[in-house]
Amino acid sequence: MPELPEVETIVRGIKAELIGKAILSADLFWARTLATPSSKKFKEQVQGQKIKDVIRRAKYLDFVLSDFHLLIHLRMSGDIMIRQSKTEPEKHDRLLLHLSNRKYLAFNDTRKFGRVWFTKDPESVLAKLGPEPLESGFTSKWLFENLGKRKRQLKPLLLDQAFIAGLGNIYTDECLHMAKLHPLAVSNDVTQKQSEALREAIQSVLKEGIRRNGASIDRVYRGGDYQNYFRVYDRAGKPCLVCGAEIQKLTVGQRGTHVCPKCQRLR
DNA sequence: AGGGAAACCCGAACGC
DNA sequence: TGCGTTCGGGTTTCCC
Repeated sequence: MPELPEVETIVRGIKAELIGKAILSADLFWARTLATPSSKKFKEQVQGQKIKDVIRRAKYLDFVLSDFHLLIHLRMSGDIMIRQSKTEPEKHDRLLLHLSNRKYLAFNDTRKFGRVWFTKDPESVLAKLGPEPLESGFTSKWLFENLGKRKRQLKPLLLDQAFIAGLGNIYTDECLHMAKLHPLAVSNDVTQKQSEALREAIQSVLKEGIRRNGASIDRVYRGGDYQNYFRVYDRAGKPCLVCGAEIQKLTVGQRGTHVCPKCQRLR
């Protein structure tokens, strides 16, 4: 569930408390959480590392340490929290980092899909990612040209992190609705004008998500309330807020997909 | 190259 | 009430 706005919200929430603190030790409760390196090597090398910065890249959290980067991908059910060191760990905690300020950072992940990388070269993990949709390089010109290079259904293409980095199932449905594009429309049929509408929709939906501190669904609560402002996601059978037609749910690329049949015509 | 399916997981929600 | 089944969500991998 955590998509770009949710990860951004998490980073903003924990950053100030972590910068400058040292990592005293690490507990790993489920070996496969650590994608790389080995658990032994990780525990040795993470000890004494200082947290220089916490940044978001796509849906990854990047803890910039003295000599390494600790990257966390939350996938669907992952969450990050900071607790007082006297507080007991919770069910589904996968990784704890004990800090020099009598607190610890917990990576909690019910469904065990989330992964952690500990590396000197973050690009070894992040290199495949496409552009950040909220950065200046993401223009309608870029979008139009790159949609034209591909011949793919729009929804799976927007979900492809190598194409654009950060959109997930919720925000993709919202973006396509706002841009009045059908999820099954083919990318190289999208006109210049529609590309501009899509760029605008992607940026405004993501910014709205961030402004509302993300969406709190799937029991991964972060205090955000964007779920109360969904236009199509999870609104099957309800009226479109633009035209009143009934929102439909279909499956596109194996993903639950919500569309307004009137606003989002297929060609 | 693109698309479908399966795999990874668990708990909630549903059906009986 | 208590069972068994289905579903969903992000990503990778495999197959056609």
